[in-house]
Amino acid sequence: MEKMAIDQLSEPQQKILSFITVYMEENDIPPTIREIQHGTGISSTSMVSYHLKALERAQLLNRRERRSRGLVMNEPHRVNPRDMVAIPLVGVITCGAEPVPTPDADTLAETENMVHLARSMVGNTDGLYALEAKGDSMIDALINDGDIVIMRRETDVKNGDLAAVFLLDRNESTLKRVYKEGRRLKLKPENPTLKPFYVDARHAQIQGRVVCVIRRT
Amino acid sequence: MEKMAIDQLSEPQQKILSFITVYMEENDIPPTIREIQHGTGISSTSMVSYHLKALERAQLLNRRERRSRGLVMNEPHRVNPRDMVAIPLVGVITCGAEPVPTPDADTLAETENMVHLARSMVGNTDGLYALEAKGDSMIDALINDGDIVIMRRETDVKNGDLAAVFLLDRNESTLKRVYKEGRRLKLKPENPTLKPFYVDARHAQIQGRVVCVIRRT
DNA sequence: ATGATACGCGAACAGGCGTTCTATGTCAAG
DNA sequence: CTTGACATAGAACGCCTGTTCGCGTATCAT
Repeated sequence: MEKMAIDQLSEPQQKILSFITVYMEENDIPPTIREIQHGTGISSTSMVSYHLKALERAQLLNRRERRSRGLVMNEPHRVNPRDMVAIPLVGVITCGAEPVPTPDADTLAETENMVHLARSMVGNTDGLYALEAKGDSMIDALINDGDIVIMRRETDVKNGDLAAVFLLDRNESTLKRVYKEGRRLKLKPENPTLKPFYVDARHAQIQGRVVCVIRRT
Repeated sequence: MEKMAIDQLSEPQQKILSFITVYMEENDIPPTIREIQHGTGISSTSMVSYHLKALERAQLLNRRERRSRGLVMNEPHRVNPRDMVAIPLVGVITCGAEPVPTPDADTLAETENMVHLARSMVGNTDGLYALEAKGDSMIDALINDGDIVIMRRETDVKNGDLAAVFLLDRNESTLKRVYKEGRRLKLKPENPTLKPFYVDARHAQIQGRVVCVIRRT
């Protein structure tokens, strides 16, 4: 016997399979044989064991011999949850108005809105936070109204990086392309209808750099 | 005793905690008390039990009484892996050259490169696949060279949707903004230097619609 | 000194748990 | 009808496993 489609499993085997699935969603750990027995109404542990062997032959699960709760469901594209990161969506950045706080560890923990991403998208998760972009001043940087911008908290940037900059004199944050020019920073809105402007580097504070942009359509 | 910072845990307690973490990464299920005992070099099960109680008081883990492998790590932002979807990255779409196959279920299963996303980003996962955009013909649609485009397999689109269109006469696929104009389709590259062109609707086949764009910077 | 508290060790208990063995029933192929 | 593959029950074996108990040791304020 090689492989077997799910729909040609016997009725108790299907019951076992779905019981295991439900059980693992509720408890995070696999059930014991006796829990399967009582959960499915099967009358003996030997029957459960018998059917489990069949399911194992059908490649639908693996077992670790003689280990309690040794069942392993065969879910091929199941992703390790550790590869997923939750990034707090801390606010809206209007690309040119209103302050957005640079979040610290405490506010991060309190944020309820989270953006979930694979770690592979963003690398190291330290200092990551998310903002929703408002306005179209960064349209040439391919950031549109409503886009989710993933930021990494950084205090310095390379020339030409997209960054959130806090302007001390205006008490507001803005998302711009940043160039260092001597003692001043050039902040360039990426929209042909808007002109770059310059601020004294001492009156501006780099809050974070754009590491990823996500747009739902 | 209320809550306790990790750094003021006793040394065996830290060892236990890290052992559990490593064990669960390797085995998916929590260890038994005796496995902790041997894995950490602690001399008795009662000591492990003792320290586990302390860790439980410190809110670092929960336990299900009298259940084998009843440990539950307290990981607040742990995401349910079912909320994560793996989308096959099936190829490159040059926004105007070379055919890209519309993937069927079989090829999806064989693809090795996956893009991982939260389900909340894309909704239903049916018919999703990912392409890497090449070229700058869609620059005004905020899709740049190297962006990851998440597509949903669809045979029809609304006017103005971004879609992958297969051109029968050229035997190639292209990513364009699509408008239906009677019997023909208007395919509009979103780049001011490129002009829209028209194809007979019978010679074009909608392959999928853009549902999400991801750009790493 | 003294008692309180935390920490440590080994052993034992009782039920949990996977496994296996025997007996029985079903049913289609030979 | 016989046979053999498959399915079902019940029970028992033996290790697994969480728990608890008795007995130590060290530290420290009283």
